[in-house]
Amino acid sequence: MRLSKLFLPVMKETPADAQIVSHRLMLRSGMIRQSAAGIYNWLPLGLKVLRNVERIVREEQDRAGAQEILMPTVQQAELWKQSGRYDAYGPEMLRMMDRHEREMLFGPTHEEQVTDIFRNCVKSYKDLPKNLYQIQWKFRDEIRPRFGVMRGREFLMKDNYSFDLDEEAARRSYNRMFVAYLRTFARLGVRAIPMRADTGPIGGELSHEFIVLAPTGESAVFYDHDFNSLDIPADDTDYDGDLQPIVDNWTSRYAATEEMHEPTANGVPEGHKLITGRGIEVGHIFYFGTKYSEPMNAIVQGADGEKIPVHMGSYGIGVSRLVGAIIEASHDDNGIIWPENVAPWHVGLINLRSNDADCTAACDDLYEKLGRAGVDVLYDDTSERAGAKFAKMDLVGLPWQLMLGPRGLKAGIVELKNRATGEREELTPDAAFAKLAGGKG
RNA sequence: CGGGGAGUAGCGCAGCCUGGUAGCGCAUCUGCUUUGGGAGCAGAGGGUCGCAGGUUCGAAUCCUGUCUCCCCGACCA
Repeated sequence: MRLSKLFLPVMKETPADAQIVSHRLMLRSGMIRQSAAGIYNWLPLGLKVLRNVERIVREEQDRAGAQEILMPTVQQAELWKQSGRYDAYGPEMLRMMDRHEREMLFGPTHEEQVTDIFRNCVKSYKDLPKNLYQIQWKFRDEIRPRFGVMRGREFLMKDNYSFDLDEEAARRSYNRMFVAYLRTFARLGVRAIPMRADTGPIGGELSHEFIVLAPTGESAVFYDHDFNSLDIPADDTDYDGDLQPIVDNWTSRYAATEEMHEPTANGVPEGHKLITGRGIEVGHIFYFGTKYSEPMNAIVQGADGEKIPVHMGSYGIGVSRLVGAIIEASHDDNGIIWPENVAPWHVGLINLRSNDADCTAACDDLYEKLGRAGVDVLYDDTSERAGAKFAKMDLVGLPWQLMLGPRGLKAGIVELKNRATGEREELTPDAAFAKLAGGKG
């Protein structure tokens, strides 16, 4: 993509309304623009990152055996009355009437909707287990939205729902998602730690929050030093096999959010270090048994002909929130530092002197070659001064910056800068091409 | 929802107390000079001062109402 053609409204100054760093950087780098409190427009740069996050989440869901569906944003109140949540949910639910004065709502979550699908379509234990997911916009009318997309009212969420015959099978479904989440966050370039979550009135132990570690995170977290060295499950992990050892490995160590933290009896063994940090909740998995299947009559027939309400679990990942969380976890004073997998482009190519014919020819040449090799390049072909281009490229935060100027080209070299480390390397254009294209496999 | 704060040009702000018809920096446009870390000079464009009433000869400024946004708290992916 040529920068001269890209819709990228960057801001040199910091908008007064943005308090936290990810919000500031997302506004400044032209990723988003606010529309109303907690509601955002996603511009090309932001959308590209959002899609990358979405893609990785989707790939790991598919790998774990979940199947994608898409449920409506607007739901009828009737379903929520069946589950008893229409009254229970309160003002956080955005309610509306259609022209026939039927009560509708903008979905804050989709348990009722998915249970309705399930009960209409599945009647036999032979069809279990099933795990359905979607990536859909939701709306929760938060009392006070803040922190940009991290705490918006409208947000993109991956949510899925597992259906099993009994608790033991539901636990296996839970474990599959647990492992999928470990992989998902690792691929997104963030370190996420599963922490025991409050299960509320339902009780039980099968609920975990996944917390991304970021120094500017919203809440304090406490965790065993060992989490820094635990292995992420490999991409050939057998999701039909026994995942319990992996789950045990990740849940046997102490990790707690502020609310759940017990400073005295925290179970950190002698010799283990308890680390105090900050984090952002980006995922939540939950087993809730027959909470919805019973009132909503989601029943299958068992092998002996008996009627069995299905055991369900739900699993959420805040997709739009993750974009903010990744920035909180990865930035410096100059701007964003995108992890490779979610970066909107792999390389930023900077023409330091766009009015120099030779320099421009060399840039155009490299841009085309990299493009043909499948490298995603943002090419700053504008006539701005070098300093402005450096600043903008640092702000946008692409993993690599490739800089071509007449001075270097005369000596046969270009400069390659790693955004994360700041390391610079001078090499020939061919060597730079080989290095950047080589990583693409 | 309780407590605080703010709406004036795309962004950041001044002007308001003490009414007299709007200004600064950045950005934008034009020209010249510059050109490896957010350039310089000269010129130009852009605002019914959130909205609605009221007071007044006259309102960004005073009064009333209203909408929106932000911050702290309780709550949340």
